[in-house]
Amino acid sequence: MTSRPLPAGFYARETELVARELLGATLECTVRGTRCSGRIVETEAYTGEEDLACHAAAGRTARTEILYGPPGYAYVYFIYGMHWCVNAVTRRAGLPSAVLIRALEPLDGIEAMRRRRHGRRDSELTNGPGKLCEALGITGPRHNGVSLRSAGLRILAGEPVPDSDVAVTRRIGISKAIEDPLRWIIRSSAHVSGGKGQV
DNA sequence: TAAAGGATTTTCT
DNA sequence: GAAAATCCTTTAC
Repeated sequence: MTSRPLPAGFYARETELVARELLGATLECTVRGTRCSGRIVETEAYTGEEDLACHAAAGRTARTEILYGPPGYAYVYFIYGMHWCVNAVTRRAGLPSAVLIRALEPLDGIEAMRRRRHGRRDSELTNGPGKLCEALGITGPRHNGVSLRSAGLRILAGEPVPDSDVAVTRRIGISKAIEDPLRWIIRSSAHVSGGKGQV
């Protein structure tokens, strides 16, 4: 299947819609000549300053600057002292929002993914936001603020995923400090991952 | 199979 | 100084 990077305009829409339509697209990362890719099967929308679970709830800081930038760029952040997570920035500059890529189905470069993931089972290569970054070699120093249409990190158009293959889940309780932390997680029902949401 | 706790560092209060 | 958009191992049932 020939596919092209999604156009910048794809990301310049409501975050929830972008999260839904990223399902089925291909995330592709090339590091030092090694290309790895996977089909996006789980995403999560972070909708702006009013979304208390979104990093932008803290306002405009050095860390969140990318979120305030134009759509179609990668926001890669470090969490829990050891994991990277990758987002696609959405809407327009000045409206800080993004879609977290939560899980992939490995497509190309599986051998490299196995090496980076230290021989874990294939089903555990990319079934989590931190895991997929490790498998594909995505890190903040390399990829934060990079255009998702660049050579190193791209998101390619894929076959649309029908509603019948998608589950929307609400996740509760990211933090005790958040009063009403409702999150929408959209995932392909064909993919069984470790998520804890309720359908 | 589920629940609990540790790892480890950046970020903001 | 505490919490964090997580992952992994250990322990319990």
